[in-house]
Amino acid sequence: MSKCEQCIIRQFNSLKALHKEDLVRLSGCKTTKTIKKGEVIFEEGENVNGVYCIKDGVCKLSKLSTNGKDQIVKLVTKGDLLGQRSLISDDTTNLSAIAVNDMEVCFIPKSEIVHDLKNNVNFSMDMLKEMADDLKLADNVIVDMAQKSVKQRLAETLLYLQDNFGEDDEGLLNIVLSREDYANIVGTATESAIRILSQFKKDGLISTKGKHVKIENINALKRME
Amino acid sequence: MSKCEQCIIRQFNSLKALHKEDLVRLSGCKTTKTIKKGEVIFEEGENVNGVYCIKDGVCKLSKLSTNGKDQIVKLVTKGDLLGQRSLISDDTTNLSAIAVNDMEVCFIPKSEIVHDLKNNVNFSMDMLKEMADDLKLADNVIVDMAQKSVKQRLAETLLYLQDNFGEDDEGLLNIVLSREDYANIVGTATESAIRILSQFKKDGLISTKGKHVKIENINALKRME
DNA sequence: TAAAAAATATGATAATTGTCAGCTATTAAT
DNA sequence: ATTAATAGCTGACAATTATCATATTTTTTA
Repeated sequence: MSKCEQCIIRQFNSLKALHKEDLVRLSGCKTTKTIKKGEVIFEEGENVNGVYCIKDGVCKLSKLSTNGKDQIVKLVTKGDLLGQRSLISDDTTNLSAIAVNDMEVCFIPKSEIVHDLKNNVNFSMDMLKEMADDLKLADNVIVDMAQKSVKQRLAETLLYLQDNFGEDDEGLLNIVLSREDYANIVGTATESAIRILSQFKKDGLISTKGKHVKIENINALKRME
Repeated sequence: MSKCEQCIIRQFNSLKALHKEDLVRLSGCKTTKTIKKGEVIFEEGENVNGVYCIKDGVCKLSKLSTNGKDQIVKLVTKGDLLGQRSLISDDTTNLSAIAVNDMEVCFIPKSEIVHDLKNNVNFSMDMLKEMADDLKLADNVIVDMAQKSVKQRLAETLLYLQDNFGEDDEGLLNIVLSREDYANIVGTATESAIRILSQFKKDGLISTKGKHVKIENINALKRME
Protein backbone atom coordinates (compact mmCIF):
# COMPACT_ATOMS: atom_id res chain seq x y z
CA MET A 1 0.00 0.00 0.00
CA SER A 2 1.46 3.36 -1.07
CA LYS A 3 1.81 6.14 1.47
CA CYS A 4 0.21 9.59 1.16
CA GLU A 5 3.26 11.31 2.63
CA GLN A 6 5.36 9.97 -0.23
CA CYS A 7 2.79 10.52 -2.95
CA ILE A 8 3.66 13.37 -5.31
CA ILE A 9 0.08 13.68 -6.57
CA ARG A 10 -0.93 15.64 -3.47
CA GLN A 11 1.27 18.53 -4.63
CA PHE A 12 -1.36 19.23 -7.26
CA ASN A 13 -4.30 19.71 -4.91
CA SER A 14 -5.25 21.04 -1.49
CA LEU A 15 -3.75 18.01 0.27
CA LYS A 16 -0.37 19.69 -0.19
CA ALA A 17 -1.31 21.94 2.74
CA LEU A 18 -1.42 19.00 5.16
CA HIS A 19 1.38 18.23 7.57
CA LYS A 20 3.30 14.99 7.62
CA GLU A 21 1.46 13.60 10.64
CA ASP A 22 -1.89 14.27 8.98
CA LEU A 23 -0.79 12.53 5.83
CA VAL A 24 0.32 9.50 7.82
CA ARG A 25 -3.10 9.44 9.44
CA LEU A 26 -4.80 9.67 6.02
CA SER A 27 -2.63 6.85 4.72
CA GLY A 28 -3.98 4.68 7.48
CA CYS A 29 -7.60 5.07 6.51
CA LYS A 30 -7.54 5.69 2.79
CA THR A 31 -8.43 2.99 0.29
CA THR A 32 -6.90 2.74 -3.16
CA LYS A 33 -9.14 1.71 -6.04
CA THR A 34 -8.71 0.89 -9.67
CA ILE A 35 -11.58 1.99 -11.87
CA LYS A 36 -12.11 0.69 -15.36
CA LYS A 37 -13.08 2.90 -18.28
CA GLY A 38 -16.82 3.50 -18.32
CA GLU A 39 -17.28 2.52 -14.69
CA VAL A 40 -19.46 4.72 -12.48
CA ILE A 41 -17.59 6.18 -9.49
CA PHE A 42 -20.70 7.73 -8.01
CA GLU A 43 -24.08 8.79 -9.26
CA GLU A 44 -26.10 11.99 -8.89
CA GLY A 45 -28.02 11.93 -5.63
CA GLU A 46 -25.72 9.48 -3.84
CA ASN A 47 -23.90 10.12 -0.61
CA VAL A 48 -20.22 10.13 -1.44
CA ASN A 49 -18.96 10.24 2.16
CA GLY A 50 -15.46 11.24 1.27
CA VAL A 51 -13.11 12.60 -1.30
CA TYR A 52 -11.30 10.90 -4.14
CA CYS A 53 -7.75 11.89 -4.93
CA ILE A 54 -7.09 11.01 -8.56
CA LYS A 55 -3.69 9.39 -9.05
CA ASP A 56 -4.22 8.56 -12.70
CA GLY A 57 -6.84 8.74 -15.42
CA VAL A 58 -9.72 11.04 -16.25
CA CYS A 59 -13.39 11.08 -15.35
CA LYS A 60 -16.36 13.11 -16.48
CA LEU A 61 -18.74 14.85 -14.10
CA SER A 62 -22.19 14.96 -15.60
CA LYS A 63 -25.76 15.75 -14.72
CA LEU A 64 -28.91 14.35 -16.22
CA SER A 65 -31.18 17.05 -17.63
CA THR A 66 -34.96 16.78 -17.52
CA ASN A 67 -34.90 16.18 -21.29
CA GLY A 68 -33.07 12.92 -20.65
CA LYS A 69 -29.67 14.03 -21.91
CA ASP A 70 -26.48 14.03 -19.89
CA GLN A 71 -24.55 17.26 -19.64
CA ILE A 72 -20.85 16.96 -18.89
CA VAL A 73 -20.05 19.80 -16.53
CA LYS A 74 -16.37 19.15 -15.96
CA LEU A 75 -13.52 16.76 -16.70
CA VAL A 76 -11.53 15.79 -13.63
CA THR A 77 -8.06 14.41 -14.00
CA LYS A 78 -4.79 13.25 -12.42
CA GLY A 79 -3.98 15.43 -9.43
CA ASP A 80 -7.52 16.69 -8.89
CA LEU A 81 -9.81 16.00 -5.98
CA LEU A 82 -13.31 14.67 -6.53
CA GLY A 83 -16.29 15.01 -4.24
CA GLN A 84 -15.27 18.09 -2.21
CA ARG A 85 -18.34 20.07 -3.23
CA SER A 86 -20.87 17.71 -1.71
CA LEU A 87 -18.64 16.96 1.28
CA ILE A 88 -18.48 20.65 2.18
CA SER A 89 -22.16 21.30 1.55
CA ASP A 90 -22.90 18.14 3.54
CA ASP A 91 -25.16 17.17 0.70
CA THR A 92 -25.69 14.30 -1.70
CA THR A 93 -23.65 14.79 -4.85
CA ASN A 94 -25.24 16.85 -7.61
CA LEU A 95 -23.17 15.18 -10.33
CA SER A 96 -22.36 11.71 -11.55
CA ALA A 97 -18.73 10.70 -12.04
CA ILE A 98 -17.85 8.20 -14.78
CA ALA A 99 -14.36 7.09 -15.77
CA VAL A 100 -13.32 8.23 -19.24
CA ASN A 101 -10.35 5.89 -19.18
CA ASP A 102 -8.81 3.50 -16.66
CA MET A 103 -8.21 5.27 -13.37
CA GLU A 104 -6.36 4.88 -10.14
CA VAL A 105 -7.81 6.79 -7.19
CA CYS A 106 -7.50 7.00 -3.42
CA PHE A 107 -10.64 7.37 -1.37
CA ILE A 108 -10.34 9.38 1.85
CA PRO A 109 -13.29 9.19 4.27
CA LYS A 110 -15.26 12.34 5.00
CA SER A 111 -14.46 12.43 8.73
CA GLU A 112 -10.73 12.71 8.03
CA ILE A 113 -11.15 15.57 5.59
CA VAL A 114 -13.53 17.41 7.91
CA HIS A 115 -11.04 17.00 10.75
CA ASP A 116 -8.29 18.62 8.71
CA LEU A 117 -10.58 21.37 7.40
CA LYS A 118 -11.35 22.36 10.96
CA ASN A 119 -7.82 22.09 12.29
CA ASN A 120 -5.60 23.28 9.47
CA VAL A 121 -6.24 26.80 8.23
CA ASN A 122 -3.90 26.41 5.28
CA PHE A 123 -5.83 23.37 4.15
CA SER A 124 -9.26 24.99 4.44
CA MET A 125 -8.00 28.20 2.82
CA ASP A 126 -6.56 26.24 -0.06
CA MET A 127 -9.79 24.32 -0.46
CA LEU A 128 -11.67 27.62 -0.40
CA LYS A 129 -9.37 28.95 -3.10
CA GLU A 130 -9.88 25.87 -5.27
CA MET A 131 -13.61 26.23 -4.88
CA ALA A 132 -13.48 29.91 -5.81
CA ASP A 133 -11.46 29.05 -8.91
CA ASP A 134 -13.96 26.36 -9.84
CA LEU A 135 -16.73 28.91 -9.50
CA LYS A 136 -14.95 31.30 -11.84
CA LEU A 137 -14.56 28.53 -14.41
CA ALA A 138 -18.23 27.61 -14.03
CA ASP A 139 -19.19 31.24 -14.69
CA ASN A 140 -17.21 31.15 -17.89
CA VAL A 141 -18.95 27.97 -18.97
CA ILE A 142 -22.33 29.56 -18.30
CA VAL A 143 -21.49 32.51 -20.52
CA ASP A 144 -20.19 30.26 -23.28
CA MET A 145 -23.25 28.03 -23.16
CA ALA A 146 -25.58 30.99 -23.21
CA GLN A 147 -23.88 33.14 -25.81
CA LYS A 148 -21.81 31.04 -28.19
CA SER A 149 -22.77 28.78 -31.06
CA VAL A 150 -22.30 25.04 -30.95
CA LYS A 151 -19.47 25.38 -33.45
CA GLN A 152 -17.68 27.90 -31.23
CA ARG A 153 -18.16 25.75 -28.16
CA LEU A 154 -16.80 22.71 -29.93
CA ALA A 155 -13.74 24.65 -31.10
CA GLU A 156 -13.19 25.85 -27.53
CA THR A 157 -13.53 22.31 -26.22
CA LEU A 158 -10.83 21.09 -28.59
CA LEU A 159 -8.50 23.88 -27.46
CA TYR A 160 -9.31 23.12 -23.84
CA LEU A 161 -8.44 19.46 -24.33
CA GLN A 162 -5.18 20.42 -26.03
CA ASP A 163 -4.29 22.78 -23.16
CA ASN A 164 -5.20 20.40 -20.37
CA PHE A 165 -4.19 17.01 -21.68
CA GLY A 166 -1.59 17.83 -24.28
CA GLU A 167 -0.66 15.78 -27.30
CA ASP A 168 1.52 12.74 -27.95
CA ASP A 169 4.55 12.59 -30.26
CA GLU A 170 2.26 12.28 -33.28
CA GLY A 171 0.34 15.38 -32.23
CA LEU A 172 -2.76 13.42 -31.23
CA LEU A 173 -4.70 14.67 -28.23
CA ASN A 174 -3.81 12.74 -25.09
CA ILE A 175 -7.47 12.14 -24.34
CA VAL A 176 -9.97 10.13 -26.30
CA LEU A 177 -13.64 10.99 -26.12
CA SER A 178 -16.60 9.54 -27.97
CA ARG A 179 -18.60 11.82 -30.24
CA GLU A 180 -21.37 11.55 -27.70
CA ASP A 181 -19.01 12.86 -25.01
CA TYR A 182 -18.12 15.81 -27.23
CA ALA A 183 -21.83 16.47 -27.71
CA ASN A 184 -22.49 16.23 -23.98
CA ILE A 185 -19.70 18.68 -23.23
CA VAL A 186 -20.88 21.35 -25.65
CA GLY A 187 -24.54 20.62 -24.99
CA THR A 188 -25.79 19.57 -28.40
CA ALA A 189 -27.15 16.53 -30.21
CA THR A 190 -24.62 13.82 -31.00
CA GLU A 191 -25.36 14.20 -34.71
CA SER A 192 -24.60 17.90 -34.54
CA ALA A 193 -21.26 17.28 -32.85
CA ILE A 194 -20.39 14.66 -35.47
CA ARG A 195 -21.38 17.00 -38.29
CA ILE A 196 -19.29 19.88 -37.00
CA LEU A 197 -16.25 17.67 -36.36
CA SER A 198 -16.58 16.39 -39.94
CA GLN A 199 -16.71 19.98 -41.14
CA PHE A 200 -13.61 20.82 -39.09
CA LYS A 201 -11.89 17.86 -40.74
CA LYS A 202 -12.90 19.01 -44.24
CA ASP A 203 -11.65 22.51 -43.45
CA GLY A 204 -8.32 21.14 -42.25
CA LEU A 205 -8.76 22.36 -38.67
CA ILE A 206 -8.38 18.86 -37.28
CA SER A 207 -7.62 15.35 -38.46
CA THR A 208 -8.57 12.03 -36.90
CA LYS A 209 -7.00 8.62 -36.50
CA GLY A 210 -9.62 6.26 -35.20
CA LYS A 211 -11.11 7.97 -32.20
CA HIS A 212 -8.02 10.11 -31.73
CA VAL A 213 -8.17 13.76 -32.72
CA LYS A 214 -5.26 15.90 -33.86
CA ILE A 215 -5.44 19.65 -33.99
CA GLU A 216 -4.03 20.77 -37.33
CA ASN A 217 -4.81 24.48 -37.32
CA ILE A 218 -4.89 25.84 -33.82
CA ASN A 219 -5.10 29.46 -34.93
CA ALA A 220 -8.19 28.88 -37.03
CA LEU A 221 -9.83 27.25 -34.01
CA LYS A 222 -8.85 30.18 -31.82
CA ARG A 223 -10.26 32.65 -34.30
CA MET A 224 -13.68 31.03 -33.95
CA GLU A 225 -14.04 31.97 -30.29
CA MET B 1 -23.24 55.26 11.39
CA SER B 2 -24.90 51.90 11.99
CA LYS B 3 -23.03 49.13 13.77
CA CYS B 4 -22.31 45.68 12.35
CA GLU B 5 -22.87 44.03 15.70
CA GLN B 6 -26.43 45.33 15.74
CA CYS B 7 -27.15 44.69 12.05
CA ILE B 8 -29.53 41.83 11.45
CA ILE B 9 -28.50 41.47 7.81
CA ARG B 10 -25.38 39.55 8.81
CA GLN B 11 -27.56 36.66 9.98
CA PHE B 12 -28.15 35.88 6.31
CA ASN B 13 -24.53 35.42 5.30
CA SER B 14 -21.17 34.15 6.54
CA LEU B 15 -20.65 37.21 8.72
CA LYS B 16 -22.96 35.56 11.26
CA ALA B 17 -20.02 33.36 12.23
CA LEU B 18 -18.01 36.33 13.50
CA HIS B 19 -17.69 37.17 17.18
CA LYS B 20 -18.81 40.42 18.70
CA GLU B 21 -15.28 41.86 18.94
CA ASP B 22 -14.69 41.12 15.26
CA LEU B 23 -17.93 42.83 14.31
CA VAL B 24 -16.96 45.89 16.31
CA ARG B 25 -13.65 45.96 14.46
CA LEU B 26 -15.45 45.66 11.10
CA SER B 27 -17.81 48.47 12.07
CA GLY B 28 -14.80 50.70 12.53
CA CYS B 29 -13.47 50.26 9.03
CA LYS B 30 -16.52 49.56 6.91
CA THR B 31 -18.07 52.19 4.69
CA THR B 32 -21.76 52.40 3.93
CA LYS B 33 -22.80 53.37 0.42
CA THR B 34 -26.02 54.14 -1.36
CA ILE B 35 -26.11 52.98 -4.94
CA LYS B 36 -28.66 54.21 -7.46
CA LYS B 37 -30.47 51.95 -9.89
CA GLY B 38 -28.29 51.31 -12.93
CA GLU B 39 -25.07 52.35 -11.21
CA VAL B 40 -22.01 50.16 -11.65
CA ILE B 41 -20.65 48.77 -8.38
CA PHE B 42 -17.62 47.22 -10.03
CA GLU B 43 -16.66 46.10 -13.47
CA GLU B 44 -15.16 42.89 -14.86
CA GLY B 45 -11.39 43.00 -14.51
CA GLU B 46 -11.29 45.49 -11.68
CA ASN B 47 -9.71 44.92 -8.29
CA VAL B 48 -12.54 44.94 -5.79
CA ASN B 49 -10.34 44.90 -2.66
CA GLY B 50 -13.08 43.92 -0.31
CA VAL B 51 -16.53 42.51 0.13
CA TYR B 52 -19.91 44.19 -0.08
CA CYS B 53 -22.63 43.22 2.35
CA ILE B 54 -25.96 44.04 0.77
CA LYS B 55 -28.35 45.69 3.22
CA ASP B 56 -31.01 46.45 0.67
CA GLY B 57 -31.70 46.21 -3.05
CA VAL B 58 -30.68 43.86 -5.84
CA CYS B 59 -27.81 43.80 -8.30
CA LYS B 60 -27.00 41.72 -11.34
CA LEU B 61 -23.65 39.99 -11.85
CA SER B 62 -22.85 39.84 -15.53
CA LYS B 63 -20.04 39.03 -17.90
CA LEU B 64 -19.43 40.36 -21.37
CA SER B 65 -19.22 37.63 -23.97
CA THR B 66 -16.92 37.89 -26.99
CA ASN B 67 -20.00 38.43 -29.15
CA GLY B 68 -20.59 41.72 -27.34
CA LYS B 69 -23.58 40.61 -25.30
CA ASP B 70 -23.82 40.66 -21.53
CA GLN B 71 -24.73 37.45 -19.78
CA ILE B 72 -26.28 37.80 -16.33
CA VAL B 73 -24.82 34.99 -14.25
CA LYS B 74 -26.51 35.69 -10.94
CA LEU B 75 -28.78 38.08 -9.10
CA VAL B 76 -27.45 39.13 -5.72
CA THR B 77 -29.78 40.53 -3.13
CA LYS B 78 -30.42 41.74 0.43
CA GLY B 79 -28.44 39.62 2.87
CA ASP B 80 -25.92 38.34 0.31
CA LEU B 81 -22.23 39.08 0.14
CA LEU B 82 -20.67 40.37 -3.04
CA GLY B 83 -17.05 40.05 -4.12
CA GLN B 84 -15.97 37.00 -2.08
CA ARG B 85 -14.99 34.99 -5.13
CA SER B 86 -12.30 37.36 -6.34
CA LEU B 87 -11.17 38.16 -2.80
CA ILE B 88 -10.51 34.51 -2.07
CA SER B 89 -8.87 33.81 -5.42
CA ASP B 90 -6.83 36.99 -4.93
CA ASP B 91 -7.84 37.89 -8.42
CA THR B 92 -9.53 40.72 -10.31
CA THR B 93 -13.27 40.18 -10.46
CA ASN B 94 -14.58 38.07 -13.32
CA LEU B 95 -17.99 39.70 -13.24
CA SER B 96 -19.50 43.16 -13.36
CA ALA B 97 -22.02 44.19 -10.72
CA ILE B 98 -24.77 46.65 -11.64
CA ALA B 99 -27.62 47.77 -9.40
CA VAL B 100 -31.05 46.58 -10.56
CA ASN B 101 -32.75 48.96 -8.14
CA ASP B 102 -31.61 51.38 -5.47
CA MET B 103 -29.26 49.68 -3.04
CA GLU B 104 -27.72 50.14 0.33
CA VAL B 105 -24.46 48.27 0.91
CA CYS B 106 -21.58 48.14 3.35
CA PHE B 107 -18.07 47.77 2.00
CA ILE B 108 -15.61 45.83 4.16
CA PRO B 109 -11.94 46.03 3.17
CA LYS B 110 -10.16 42.89 2.03
CA SER B 111 -7.58 42.87 4.85
CA GLU B 112 -10.33 42.60 7.47
CA ILE B 113 -12.05 39.69 5.77
CA VAL B 114 -8.76 37.87 5.20
CA HIS B 115 -7.90 38.36 8.88
CA ASP B 116 -11.14 36.71 9.96
CA LEU B 117 -10.87 33.93 7.38
CA LYS B 118 -7.49 32.98 8.84
CA ASN B 119 -8.48 33.32 12.48
CA ASN B 120 -12.04 32.11 12.67
CA VAL B 121 -12.65 28.56 11.50
CA ASN B 122 -16.40 28.92 11.69
CA PHE B 123 -16.23 31.92 9.39
CA SER B 124 -13.99 30.27 6.80
CA MET B 125 -16.01 27.05 6.94
CA ASP B 126 -19.21 28.97 6.42
CA MET B 127 -17.67 30.84 3.51
CA LEU B 128 -16.51 27.52 2.08
CA LYS B 129 -20.03 26.18 2.41
CA GLU B 130 -21.52 29.22 0.66
CA MET B 131 -19.02 28.83 -2.14
CA ALA B 132 -19.84 25.13 -2.49
CA ASP B 133 -23.54 25.96 -2.67
CA ASP B 134 -22.85 28.61 -5.30
CA LEU B 135 -20.94 26.04 -7.31
CA LYS B 136 -23.86 23.64 -7.19
CA LEU B 137 -26.20 26.36 -8.41
CA ALA B 138 -23.76 27.24 -11.19
CA ASP B 139 -23.69 23.59 -12.28
CA ASN B 140 -27.47 23.65 -12.53
CA VAL B 141 -27.36 26.80 -14.64
CA ILE B 142 -24.82 25.19 -16.97
CA VAL B 143 -27.09 22.21 -17.53
CA ASP B 144 -30.11 24.43 -18.14
CA MET B 145 -28.23 26.63 -20.58
CA ALA B 146 -26.91 23.65 -22.45
CA GLN B 147 -29.98 21.47 -22.55
CA LYS B 148 -33.13 23.55 -22.29
CA SER B 149 -34.91 25.74 -24.80
CA VAL B 150 -35.14 29.50 -24.42
CA LYS B 151 -38.81 29.15 -23.57
CA GLN B 152 -38.05 26.66 -20.79
CA ARG B 153 -35.28 28.86 -19.41
CA LEU B 154 -37.55 31.89 -19.38
CA ALA B 155 -40.27 29.94 -17.56
CA GLU B 156 -37.68 28.82 -15.01
CA THR B 157 -36.46 32.37 -14.57
CA LEU B 158 -39.96 33.58 -13.77
CA LEU B 159 -40.38 30.82 -11.20
CA TYR B 160 -36.97 31.63 -9.76
CA LEU B 161 -37.91 35.29 -9.39
CA GLN B 162 -41.18 34.35 -7.72
CA ASP B 163 -39.36 32.04 -5.29
CA ASN B 164 -36.59 34.45 -4.43
CA PHE B 165 -38.27 37.83 -4.45
CA GLY B 166 -41.89 36.97 -3.84
CA GLU B 167 -44.91 38.98 -4.88
CA ASP B 168 -46.75 42.03 -3.53
CA ASP B 169 -50.38 42.13 -2.44
CA GLU B 170 -51.50 42.39 -6.05
CA GLY B 171 -49.49 39.30 -6.95
CA LEU B 172 -46.90 41.27 -8.92
CA LEU B 173 -43.31 40.04 -8.70
CA ASN B 174 -41.31 42.04 -6.18
CA ILE B 175 -38.56 42.63 -8.71
CA VAL B 176 -38.71 44.59 -11.92
CA LEU B 177 -36.41 43.72 -14.78
CA SER B 178 -36.19 45.09 -18.28
CA ARG B 179 -36.85 42.79 -21.22
CA GLU B 180 -33.16 43.08 -21.98
CA ASP B 181 -32.37 41.82 -18.47
CA TYR B 182 -34.66 38.84 -18.99
CA ALA B 183 -32.89 38.14 -22.27
CA ASN B 184 -29.48 38.44 -20.62
CA ILE B 185 -30.47 36.03 -17.88
CA VAL B 186 -31.71 33.30 -20.20
CA GLY B 187 -29.05 34.00 -22.82
CA THR B 188 -31.09 34.99 -25.82
CA ALA B 189 -31.79 37.99 -28.04
CA THR B 190 -33.92 40.71 -26.49
CA GLU B 191 -36.49 40.27 -29.26
CA SER B 192 -36.78 36.56 -28.50
CA ALA B 193 -37.36 37.24 -24.80
CA ILE B 194 -40.03 39.81 -25.68
CA ARG B 195 -41.69 37.42 -28.10
CA ILE B 196 -41.84 34.57 -25.59
CA LEU B 197 -43.13 36.81 -22.79
CA SER B 198 -45.85 38.01 -25.18
CA GLN B 199 -46.71 34.41 -25.92
CA PHE B 200 -46.86 33.63 -22.18
CA LYS B 201 -49.24 36.56 -21.82
CA LYS B 202 -51.46 35.34 -24.66
CA ASP B 203 -51.51 31.87 -23.12
CA GLY B 204 -52.51 33.28 -19.74
CA LEU B 205 -49.33 32.14 -17.99
CA ILE B 206 -48.47 35.67 -16.92
CA SER B 207 -49.91 39.16 -17.04
CA THR B 208 -48.12 42.49 -16.93
CA LYS B 209 -48.75 45.92 -15.48
CA GLY B 210 -46.19 48.30 -16.87
CA LYS B 211 -42.85 46.64 -16.30
CA HIS B 212 -44.27 44.51 -13.49
CA VAL B 213 -44.95 40.86 -14.14
CA LYS B 214 -47.54 38.72 -12.43
CA ILE B 215 -47.51 34.96 -12.60
CA GLU B 216 -51.02 33.79 -13.40
CA ASN B 217 -50.53 30.07 -13.95
CA ILE B 218 -47.62 28.77 -11.94
CA ASN B 219 -48.36 25.13 -12.70
CA ALA B 220 -48.28 25.66 -16.44
CA LEU B 221 -44.89 27.34 -16.03
CA LYS B 222 -43.65 24.44 -13.91
CA ARG B 223 -44.83 21.93 -16.47
CA MET B 224 -42.57 23.52 -19.07
CA GLU B 225 -39.38 22.62 -17.19
C1' DT C 1 -14.31 -15.71 -37.10
C1' DA C 2 -19.14 -14.56 -37.65
C1' DA C 3 -22.91 -12.20 -35.81
C1' DA C 4 -24.63 -8.61 -33.01
C1' DA C 5 -24.26 -4.29 -31.03
C1' DA C 6 -22.60 0.18 -30.75
C1' DA C 7 -20.57 4.24 -32.71
C1' DT C 8 -19.97 7.17 -36.56
C1' DA C 9 -21.64 9.37 -40.62
C1' DT C 10 -24.85 11.80 -43.73
C1' DG C 11 -29.24 13.41 -45.86
C1' DA C 12 -33.80 15.44 -45.43
C1' DT C 13 -36.68 18.11 -42.93
C1' DA C 14 -38.68 20.57 -39.00
C1' DA C 15 -38.21 23.48 -35.08
C1' DT C 16 -35.90 27.00 -32.74
C1' DT C 17 -33.57 31.14 -32.46
C1' DG C 18 -31.15 35.29 -34.33
C1' DT C 19 -31.06 39.41 -37.15
C1' DC C 20 -32.77 43.37 -39.31
C1' DA C 21 -36.25 46.67 -40.11
C1' DG C 22 -39.71 49.49 -38.74
C1' DC C 23 -43.22 50.94 -35.64
C1' DT C 24 -45.42 52.30 -31.04
C1' DA C 25 -45.31 53.33 -26.24
C1' DT C 26 -42.95 54.96 -22.42
C1' DT C 27 -39.57 57.65 -20.07
C1' DA C 28 -36.15 61.31 -19.78
C1' DA C 29 -34.33 65.74 -21.11
C1' DT C 30 -34.69 70.43 -22.69
C1' DA D 1 -45.07 70.72 -22.85
C1' DT D 2 -42.48 69.28 -26.53
C1' DT D 3 -38.84 66.78 -28.17
C1' DA D 4 -35.52 63.25 -27.86
C1' DA D 5 -34.17 58.93 -26.34
C1' DT D 6 -35.01 54.52 -24.77
C1' DA D 7 -37.71 50.37 -24.26
C1' DG D 8 -41.04 47.40 -25.97
C1' DC D 9 -43.23 45.14 -29.76
C1' DT D 10 -43.99 42.67 -34.26
C1' DG D 11 -43.12 40.88 -39.00
C1' DA D 12 -40.12 38.82 -42.38
C1' DC D 13 -36.48 36.18 -43.18
C1' DA D 14 -32.00 33.83 -42.40
C1' DA D 15 -29.15 30.92 -39.72
C1' DT D 16 -28.58 27.45 -36.48
C1' DT D 17 -29.70 23.30 -34.39
C1' DA D 18 -32.66 19.16 -33.47
C1' DT D 19 -34.91 15.17 -35.04
C1' DC D 20 -35.67 11.19 -37.71
C1' DA D 21 -34.23 7.93 -41.01
C1' DT D 22 -30.78 5.17 -42.79
C1' DA D 23 -26.12 3.78 -44.12
C1' DT D 24 -21.55 2.50 -42.91
C1' DT D 25 -17.90 1.50 -39.96
C1' DT D 26 -15.97 -0.12 -35.73
C1' DT D 27 -16.13 -2.70 -31.63
C1' DT D 28 -17.84 -6.30 -28.80
C1' DT D 29 -19.65 -10.69 -27.95
C1' DA D 30 -20.67 -15.35 -28.73
